[in-house]
Amino acid sequence: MKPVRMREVATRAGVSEMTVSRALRTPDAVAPRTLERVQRAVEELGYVPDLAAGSLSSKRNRFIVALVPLLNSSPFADTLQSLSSELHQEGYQLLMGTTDYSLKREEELIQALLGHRPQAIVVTGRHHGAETRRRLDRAQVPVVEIWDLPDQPIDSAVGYSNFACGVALTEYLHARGRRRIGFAISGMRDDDRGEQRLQGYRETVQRLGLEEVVERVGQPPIRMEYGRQVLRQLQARVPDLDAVICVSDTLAIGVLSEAREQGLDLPSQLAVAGFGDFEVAQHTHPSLTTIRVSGREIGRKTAELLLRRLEGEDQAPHIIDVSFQLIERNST
Amino acid sequence: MKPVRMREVATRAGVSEMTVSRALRTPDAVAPRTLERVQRAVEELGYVPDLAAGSLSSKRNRFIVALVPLLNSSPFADTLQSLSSELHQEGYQLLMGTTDYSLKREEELIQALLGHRPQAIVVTGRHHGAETRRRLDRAQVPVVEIWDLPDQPIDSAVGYSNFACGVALTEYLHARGRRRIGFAISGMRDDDRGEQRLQGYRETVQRLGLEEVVERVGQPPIRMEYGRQVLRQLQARVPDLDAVICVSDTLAIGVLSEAREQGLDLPSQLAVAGFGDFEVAQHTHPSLTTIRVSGREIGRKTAELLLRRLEGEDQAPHIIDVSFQLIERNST
DNA sequence: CCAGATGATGGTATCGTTAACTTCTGTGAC
DNA sequence: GTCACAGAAGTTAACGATACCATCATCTGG
Repeated sequence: MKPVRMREVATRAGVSEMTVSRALRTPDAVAPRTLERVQRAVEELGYVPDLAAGSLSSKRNRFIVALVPLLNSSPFADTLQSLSSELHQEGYQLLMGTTDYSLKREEELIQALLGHRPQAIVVTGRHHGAETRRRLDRAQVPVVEIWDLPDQPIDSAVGYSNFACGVALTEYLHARGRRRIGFAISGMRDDDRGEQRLQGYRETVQRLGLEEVVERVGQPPIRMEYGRQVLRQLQARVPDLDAVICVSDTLAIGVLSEAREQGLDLPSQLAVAGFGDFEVAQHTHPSLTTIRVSGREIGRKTAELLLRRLEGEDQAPHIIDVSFQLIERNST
Repeated sequence: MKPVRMREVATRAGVSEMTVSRALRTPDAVAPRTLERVQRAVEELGYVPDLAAGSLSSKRNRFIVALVPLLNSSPFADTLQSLSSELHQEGYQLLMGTTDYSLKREEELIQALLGHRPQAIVVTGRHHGAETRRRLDRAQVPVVEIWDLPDQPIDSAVGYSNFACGVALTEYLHARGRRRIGFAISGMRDDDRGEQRLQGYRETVQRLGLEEVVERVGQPPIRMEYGRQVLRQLQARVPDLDAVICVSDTLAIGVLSEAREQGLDLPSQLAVAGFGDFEVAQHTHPSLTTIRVSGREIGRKTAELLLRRLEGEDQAPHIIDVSFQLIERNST
């Protein structure tokens, strides 16, 4: 069976290709009787227009590139899910890529994906290689940086301050009387958002006159497993540790496991805080104090921003702070 | 700044467009000196070939469609992550879509995505609408059904038997002396894989002469929250319930929460089993007995199968059983 | 009843690349 | 010295759609 092209539809409907094209894209511009004939032909032949050909001709496609560190990490997956479904509604297709927290890989991906001539590019984070920036500039396409708020955004951004999160948790624990607060984070420094939270913690303990205790473990993606080890590391350095801030809920869950195994009473002997408010955070034992950020919201706002931009209504760059929320539970 | 086309590169390198094309795709076919000139021109102009134009001309693109119920659910995200990265290595780009467990939505997505003329289509599950099957047939493209093993596969499949999982958990609990085993599952029947597990449970309790106790709650996507309610429902029906099989670890975590709150001693008073072996399953309290299936493995095998198929080495359909594993932990 | 406006349809060029063929160049064998 | 031939580069025509402009029929109003 031969592939069905517009020509076949046109022949069967007894009209020109141009009329078929119009019937499909601007049905109001063709006479009702003709429209019906075309639609029947399309139906009978099971014709699906070739989008590549269409966009080559119209110089406009409906691709949007989105790069995240990982797909299988709930916050980013939430973002992609909502971004993707919002954009789908307007006929856009997301081209996703995962960078594994590597700037080099991000650069390669952008290079490769530019071949599809996307109408917009969404990247995660505020740091990008020099070459990446050059390519993004040259692409002449809207760029949105998500999950953080860059000091010098390339264009638009949708995120929140990870630094402020670190400050908030540290101040909160201090206000609750904790004085020996440790920070647990991944061994590699590739996750800039995590490093920002750490930075917030650092400046705050300094300001409050507390000791800075940072322990690193494993490498991204972080596994719950690591939490067990990192708690022991922290305890080795500060025996009377009374609080741990974890760079993510994932790590915090491991810390809770270890603390339970050690027979520690939480939160009296040790307070634990995480980051992300993963679904499981309210079902741990004790339930986990954490910072809530809505990945879905980031995706939604990004989609909204892009659609406004691409439909030509609002060309200006925007910086959108989706903010965050400290969720107090029983672990602190 | 004008967009850079192959023409510009050709002019700058002092060669024809055809030579540029060759230099980029079959460098061995051009003289070393020429090759170098072209490469320099490409570099200086920052040229990136337009893939849409290329594939229109060559009648071959590198798109592969993949549909899953949800992106932000770890098993599927794992599959997509590995599928995507394996395929990327060979230059393929995944076009992802999420069906929300709706066959109607699956049909719409396939219709829309066929416009990109994908080289292969990956769908989740064994059930598809009649129209969907017709379209897939007509598309004349390899199809892989994943996360289950259809009785009548459209083409290839990579999965395991959800029915067998249900049987395995039920038999296991029975062997451990449990006699009043309940099953907790989502209220909507859209998740066919969950329904299959239930079916496995049903036939097994019948065979063993046990009472069948099924309670439904909420609708997909399942939230941990639901677990609390569903345990109460089960207890209302069978006061001396001694085991619960949950359709997913997500639900099981909620059940564990509720059980703990009721002061039940696990597993002596109640055994709980889940499905999926999510990372958190070994960090719950007590740790969760569950069925492990590797989403990553499904993605990997699917990629492997597709690449063999698309590179023309092996045209035959394959049914690959990635199997599953019962992970015994402290909750049973 | 006809000029001009309006609406519906068709013809042709084009989008940026590659396939298939043609042409050109230089080399080596006889 | 010539001829055959391989390797390198160029020419032309698609690929499947849309943009743009031309054409033709129909309608409207004076």
